[in-house]
Amino acid sequence: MSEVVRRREPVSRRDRPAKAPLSRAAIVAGALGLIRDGGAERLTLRRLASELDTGAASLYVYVANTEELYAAVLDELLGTVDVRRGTGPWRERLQALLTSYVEVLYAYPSLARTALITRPSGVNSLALWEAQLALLDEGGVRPAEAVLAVDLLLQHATATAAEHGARAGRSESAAEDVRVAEAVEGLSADSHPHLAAAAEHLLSGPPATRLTWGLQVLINGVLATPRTEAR
Amino acid sequence: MSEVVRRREPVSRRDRPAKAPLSRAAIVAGALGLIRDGGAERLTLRRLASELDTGAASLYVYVANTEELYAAVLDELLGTVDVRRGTGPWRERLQALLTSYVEVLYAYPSLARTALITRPSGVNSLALWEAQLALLDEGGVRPAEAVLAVDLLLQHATATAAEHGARAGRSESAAEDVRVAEAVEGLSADSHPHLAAAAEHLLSGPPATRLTWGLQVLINGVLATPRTEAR
DNA sequence: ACCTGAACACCGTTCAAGT
DNA sequence: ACCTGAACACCGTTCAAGT
Repeated sequence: MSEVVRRREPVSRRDRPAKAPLSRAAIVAGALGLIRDGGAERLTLRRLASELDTGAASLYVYVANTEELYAAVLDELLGTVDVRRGTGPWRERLQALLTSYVEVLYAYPSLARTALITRPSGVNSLALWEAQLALLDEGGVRPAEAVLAVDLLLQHATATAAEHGARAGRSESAAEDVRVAEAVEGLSADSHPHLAAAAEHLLSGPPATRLTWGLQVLINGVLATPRTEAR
Repeated sequence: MSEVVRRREPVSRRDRPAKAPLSRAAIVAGALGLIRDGGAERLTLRRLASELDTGAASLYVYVANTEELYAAVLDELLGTVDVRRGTGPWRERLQALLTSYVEVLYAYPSLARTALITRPSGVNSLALWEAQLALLDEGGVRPAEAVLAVDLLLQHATATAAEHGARAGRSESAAEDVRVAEAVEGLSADSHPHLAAAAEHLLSGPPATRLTWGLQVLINGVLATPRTEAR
């Protein structure tokens, strides 16, 4: 507005302290900053590049493609999961670990979807596996079952986070709930007797109930189910 | 190649019989055709429009946005799930139903991801819920638990299909498996003893084992776990 | 009411050219 | 070796204009 002394370099966004040199670490850190707390902003190579004061093409020196970037960002994030949280018996510590995992993903909703689809091989992801296998071993679950169990536990936790993240990201979700409620109410008890009878339970209870109950179900189920190869 | 009699209207793709009039049903049908068997083609408004011999803008008369299209296509697809498959006790019929569900999603890998995130309210989706609630009722599971159980069962089945679909869609997946195997092999047994010990079980067994064992775990767990609200 | 072309504001990825 | 601008081949969505 007013006439101010003009510096040589116009400050583009916030006041950025000397353009940092590009590096894989800087790129991953920038990406985490971009999507933290799931602001409406998607993680995009072009957006990330402009955040780092460069062009999209420059990122390809450090990252093969979008997918690899997502995987790197995800593994970095998994480093913040508290694998030693909780006290008491192994069951409670296992539940605490997975709750920490879900909380971490809640803060980065767009990554939860990535986690569902990538089979991650980063160091932090492996540490997560190791911690869970150790707890299951403590509980007497044999390796053949423990491996499948971790898969299942992570799948449940990740899917729960992804669903939450998707809902948080869309303005639609409230309207969607109403539509579901209406659809269920509109059903004749003739054609859908069980659904009508269960309607009151359908959208009830805090979201934490779903996660917690699900984890209990899985742990109880794992303790009761020996592995059998599918015919 | 050779000189053939030239018809008035050049046939654009396959020989299309007189351009069909647009309608919601025609759009959904066209979309299913486009993504059947998960050819590399993504479902895109522009692609779908060109398949229907029109412009993308025209689709907006029948469909509010991409998300709504995906939801409509998904519900249409769920109509082909065999909710009455299987014989014998309720457990086996429940497992047969969910196996049919997964098989259907396998044929349309890109939709499985949609299913993970949308809370569907279409008629076919509701029929799927009703059938599962009926089976759980038969097994003596009370409504409060049954609702959470269906949620969990569908989550597992859907996530399994989505993961499979994602892998089928990417050329990367084989290389990814190798990377995981290498990462696990490269671990010192000192730092990751349980992972090293379980390595042989890690990528073993047919994929069906994961689904089947998971469903057994869930059903056993549900029968053993009363609902308690999270504190 | 239905359909359209053109425009707008984006994407990921490649590549020749610069340093 | 690293970085860049420009180009290519796409997206979803809107809108004025046509029928």
